[in-house]
Amino acid sequence: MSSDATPGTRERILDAVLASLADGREDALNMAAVARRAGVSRQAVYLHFPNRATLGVEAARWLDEREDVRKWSAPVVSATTPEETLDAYADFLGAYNPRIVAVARMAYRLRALPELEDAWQDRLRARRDGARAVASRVADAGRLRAPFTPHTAGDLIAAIGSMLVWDELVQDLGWSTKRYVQHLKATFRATLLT
Amino acid sequence: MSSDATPGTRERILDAVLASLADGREDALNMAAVARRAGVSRQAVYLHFPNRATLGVEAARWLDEREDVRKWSAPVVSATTPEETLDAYADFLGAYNPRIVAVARMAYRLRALPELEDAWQDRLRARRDGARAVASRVADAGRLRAPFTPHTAGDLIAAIGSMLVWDELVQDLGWSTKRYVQHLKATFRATLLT
DNA sequence: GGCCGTGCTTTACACAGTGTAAAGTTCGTG
DNA sequence: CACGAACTTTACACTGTGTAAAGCACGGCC
Repeated sequence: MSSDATPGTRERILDAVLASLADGREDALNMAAVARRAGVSRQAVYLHFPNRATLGVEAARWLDEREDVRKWSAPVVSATTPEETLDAYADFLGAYNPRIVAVARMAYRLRALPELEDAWQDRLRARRDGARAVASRVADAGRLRAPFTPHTAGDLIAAIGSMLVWDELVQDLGWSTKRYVQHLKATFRATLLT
Repeated sequence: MSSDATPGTRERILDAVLASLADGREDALNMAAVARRAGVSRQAVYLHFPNRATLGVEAARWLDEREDVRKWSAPVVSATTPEETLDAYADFLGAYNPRIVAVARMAYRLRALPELEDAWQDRLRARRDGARAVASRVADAGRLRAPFTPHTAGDLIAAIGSMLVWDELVQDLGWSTKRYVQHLKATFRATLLT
């Protein structure tokens, strides 16, 4: 359907951006470097993306398609008890955050650009919706502690579980993924559950 | 001692950067714009700061001096019980984060530049030291819950209390400072205390 | 076979922003 | 008055973005 055998130029360019981001390269969004890495001319990049901001946005979308959140978040949906749900959500964050943190960092850096800001807000909104769904299931089981509502509890665990917190704990402070997930579970359970 | 009646050129430049950041201006670190706002020539800026990154770092330091963390964090130090200590820390975050978030955002955006990265790590380290001190006092009172150590608990509340989380909750989601502080208190108490 | 459009390349250019260089101005102080 | 420090003015090299236009290669279609 949507995938050809040989990737088109557009896909090659987006892959080049994501690969550079994954490598932590500073020139990940430098138009000339992207073109070089994708094996096309600099102008070819402009034929597909009118400017750098759009290229960044589309790269983020492309990553979403490639990574498929639903696959990773399936255990959260299929959990039954509030404890299981929160634990599964922490597991999800531990697995998914590393896969998208490079793009998140880029997005945060480019927030200046209005078009990118909108697109990035979309992705954060999707993330918060997931977190609020988690909180709602806790509330439905009658286990959500005061003073939280499903809404505020969702916002809070989305913020605590954000890529930027992950970045600080795992990247800057050297926490292992295991420790990150373990402490997140302890925090979620203690904070939200009666 | 350190303050003259009429601010020198250097101080005028740094104030111009901080004022622009506070206004949310995108050109807050544009050398020409800074010079214009400070009422000096562009070259005068280069006489005091060799490049943009250094200007950013020095602006962050200058803000620290102006804002005086110790003043704001005094109630944390003078608190007696673990509950009071954690509450005071949450109050501190609610009061202090808004004052420095613009600079924090800038720093995160400019992390690319190695010199700035080092300087920014210094500030984060200072912040974590404060958070670890808070956690140590809880531990000294024998109230720190498993699986936390003073070290990991400090890292965690520093990350949860970071400017970026504040940014997401208060700026993006419209939480009031009151709600932010209230939920932070609930989170800290529930998570860390036995 | 000739024609044409699509997608890409090549070359060139305008423009903004950073950082460097050097000569000129102003002013307080010995 | 002479000197030095701080700042201004002017000019320039360089990098990166985005625009423009001409040329090329190839596949489908009459």
